This record gives sequence, structure tokens and C-alpha cells, in this order.
Amino acid sequence: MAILVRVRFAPSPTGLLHIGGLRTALYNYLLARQTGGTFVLRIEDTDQTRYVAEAEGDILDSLRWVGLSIDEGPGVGGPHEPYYQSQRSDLYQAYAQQLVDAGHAYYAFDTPDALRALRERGDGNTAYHTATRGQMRNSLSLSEAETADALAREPYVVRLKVPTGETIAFDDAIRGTVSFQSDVLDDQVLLKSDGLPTYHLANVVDDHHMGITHVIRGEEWLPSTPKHIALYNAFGWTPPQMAHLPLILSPTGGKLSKRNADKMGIPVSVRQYREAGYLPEALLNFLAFLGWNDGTERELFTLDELVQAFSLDRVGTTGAQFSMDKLQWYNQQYLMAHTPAELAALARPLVEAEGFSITDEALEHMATMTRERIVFVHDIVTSYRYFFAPPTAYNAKGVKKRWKADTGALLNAFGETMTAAPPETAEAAHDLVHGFVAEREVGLGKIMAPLRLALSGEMGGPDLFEMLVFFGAAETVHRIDLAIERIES
RNA sequence: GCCGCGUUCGUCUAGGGGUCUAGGACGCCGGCCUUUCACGCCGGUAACACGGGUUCAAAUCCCGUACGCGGUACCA
Repeated sequence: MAILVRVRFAPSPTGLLHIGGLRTALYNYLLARQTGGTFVLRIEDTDQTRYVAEAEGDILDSLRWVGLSIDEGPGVGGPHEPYYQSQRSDLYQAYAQQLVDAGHAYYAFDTPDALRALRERGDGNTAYHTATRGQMRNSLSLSEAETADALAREPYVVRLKVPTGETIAFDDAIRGTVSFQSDVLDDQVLLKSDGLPTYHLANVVDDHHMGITHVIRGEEWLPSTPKHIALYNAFGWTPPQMAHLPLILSPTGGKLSKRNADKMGIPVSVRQYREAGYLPEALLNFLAFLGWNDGTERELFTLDELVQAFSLDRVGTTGAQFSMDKLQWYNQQYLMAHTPAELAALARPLVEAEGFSITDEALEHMATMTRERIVFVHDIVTSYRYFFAPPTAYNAKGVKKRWKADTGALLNAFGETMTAAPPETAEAAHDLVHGFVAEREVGLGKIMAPLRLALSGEMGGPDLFEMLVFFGAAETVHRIDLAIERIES
């Protein structure tokens, strides 16, 4: 019988949800949905000094925005409430006590200065571990009476007594067997002097209590994992299956940190991507492929399709550099996949925010014209602003090349022709223009480019006949007048 | 420094002993389509880090080196 998968995404509310965090959440979610398992959200708010009030809301909003639904956690509840570590202190303290009583952990009274001195010794023994703990002030080096006295009057922490001379190995679903010598491991602080647990204790206790079967997290946790295994061992618990994801790197190879990314103009929080106009499905698809692929040459997957196709053993081991170009390509792909009506609905708020008014019908018409040439929805009101208001500038190169001495007169004549028989379809507009040039015995080029210039100010863009229908005779004449006035004066 | 994890086109990657004169995608460059731009299509550019082994045969297995990344907190 297969075990029911229970996975968790366990962010710290220290800032806006990071793009790397979203990928971790995504992989957890995919495994949960694929197996019919449970996706838990747990807020790891044990560091009071780094707590950011808006962070939790942002995490929840961001997950909701991309469509990663939570089965247990803040807001939705579940059998293991509370899902905030800050509200589970009693549990951690009890377990820390249990470890001390069993001889797997001890009290330490070292001052920050003493710890700094240890680390700066530079004699190769600068870790607080099996080789040095006897030299520090703790319940292992002090007598029972001294310990009791210190406990009563000094701040203290509880440290894990990492076993001596052991090899700690574990199986990682992505990397295979990974092993460490226990002697190089720090005697990790489990309980801080403020009584709150460190990540390591809280994480292990909660994963065990919440029945987590797979720990899927970033590679930055790989070096801490032997400490966690040591903790599971000390408690007599079976560790969950570990899976350490390759890191998402900045486009130049370093860590995709906030500072690093800002410098390169790379957004790092999910919120920024949302605000920049990325579609959730594009972001998710892109992120999924930073470290995973299904083995075929297919690259476009909806969330549901990812659920079907995902597997942990196809996750790679190499850090992946973030590529804005690829993300934009994904965004464009998904934008093109939208129907004009869907696109219009997405564009509507942006259009109104600009103060433009347009009917649904016209906006949809515009969407069909621009669908294949935009990367972001907001391109509709920026790159294609001329659909809402006459151009304010005219492409200089185009004017120089295509706007001749007789252009104004020709355009005016065309305006009259169009007013006399306004085309209702692109085909009719096509016939109108062709009839017009045939009658006057001028080349198509004499009218097409200048007309486009007058309407949009640009040299490229959607089908001109389609645009003629969109604008109608009155607006076309108006823009012709404006263009003649501005270009020829 | 120490510990760990990595290393295939610029980037994301396929491949896991012979089918690899290494495949796909993004980007870039050509061409076609077209009144233009885009979309689409066709083509091009470009990679197995290095050195030793093992083997009839290595991008693929082993060792070493180099390089990169991560960790080395009473942060997560």
C-alpha cells in the first residue's frame, strides 16, 4: 500500500514571497496533487527580529494568485493547528527538555563574545562541536551545581549533542546518498535564549507531528540536513524522504538575492512579477522548467498538466540561471493562447486606469489585432496606445522615407472616399484602398505607409485594413488632418 | 580555511557506455510569408571544464585537478 503523501511549504515571513520560494511551493504542490496527497502551508515565524508584518499576507496572496491551493494551513485550518510556529512554543520546549533529559542535548551559557572568540581562533577547530564543546561553558563542562546556578541566573540556550565519530548519511530523492562526518557538525542551537526554537528544532518537530512524508526544499538546506537527521535519530523518529532542489541563480550566475537582482533589474518577489504583468500560468510554467523537464521536447504545460507530468526523479541537480527572455517568451505564448474576449477582460482595468473608454466589442476587436504582438497585457495601453488616442509623434524615419509632397492631398482625397463609403469589414477596406489607388494610378505604397503613419504614428503594427474598420471614417479623417498639420508644418 | 553539492551550446536543458558527425527551447543571425510589424515556417550560429584511468568502445563509469554554487549564526 502506498503511503499518503503529505508535503509542506514552510516559508518564513521575513519578506515578500521570493520567486525561488514559489518554485519550492510549486514542486511540493505538484507532488501532492499528483498523488492525491496533502499540501500543507506552515508559517515559520520563530525569528522575531526578522518578522515582517505584510509578509504572511503576501505569501497567501501570491499562492492564491498563481492557483496553488492549500489543504492545511493558515486560513484553511486542519488537524494540526496552529500552523504558526510562534504559537507552538510549548511543544518545542517540551521536546527540547526531552532531549536534554535523554542526554541528547545540553544547556549552554556562552556569551556572544565567547562564541566569537571560538570562531576566530583559526586553529581549524572553530566550530562549536564535539572537539570544542568541552572548552565552553555548558552543562557538559560545568558541574551539576554550577549548571543549576547558571540556569537560575543566566540566559541559556539548548544545544544538540551531536554524536561523535559517526557518519550521517541520508538518501536524497534528487541527489542520491549524501553523507557527512558528524564531527564536523556544529552542536546546533535548538532553543534560543528567548525560549523560541531555531529553525532546526521547530522544523523537525513539526514535520514529524504533521506527518510530513517528503521534505522538498532548496539546496541551501542540504548542509543542515545531517543535523536534522541527528535530531530525528535523537528523538527516535524516522526522517521523511528528503529532496533538495537546485538553486535558482541570477542571470550572471550568483545567488538571486534581492540586492543582486535589483542591480540587474530582475524582480525577485512574486508580487513584482504580478505587477509587471506576468501571467500566473506563464510564471509557473517557467519556474517548473528551472530544474525540471518531462524528458520530451514539450515545454508548454498548464498547472494541471504539470501535475500529471511531474516527477521528483526528473528534477536536475544543477543550479539554474534565471532568464528574463525565456520568461517573456512563456508570457507571450500564454497571452496568444487567450481568446480575444479573455484578453479584453484582462486589459479592461488597465484601459480604464488610463482614463480611456471603449466598448467591449471594440476592445475585443483590438485584442484580436494585437494578440500576437504583445508580451504583456499592458502593452495594449502602452505599445498600442494609439488605438485609444491619436498619436502624438510620428516615426521620423518613416516620415522621411514615405511622406512626400503630394501625400497630404492624397490622404485627404482618401478620407473623402472613405467617408463616402465607410468599410465595415477588413475586406471591404482592402477593396476600398485598392480601388482608390487603381483609380488614381498610384502605387499602393503611396497610400499604405502614410495612412499607417497618420493613424498610429508607427511604421509597423496590425493589419491596416483592420485598423481602418476599427477607427471608422470620422476618426480616420481626423487623424489624417492631425498628421498633415503636424508633419507638414 | 573547512564541509557539502555541482559542471553538455550565451541561457534552460535532452542524453546515463556504441543509435552523438550530441537533440530541443530561449536569444542572436539569415530567408520565406506579408503593404508594415508581429505570428508562423525554413535554415544558420553555438556545448560534453581539464587530466588520468576502466573498456573493443566514454558526454555517459572511476579517480584527481580546476572552476562555480551553497553552508559554516541564539537567520531561515
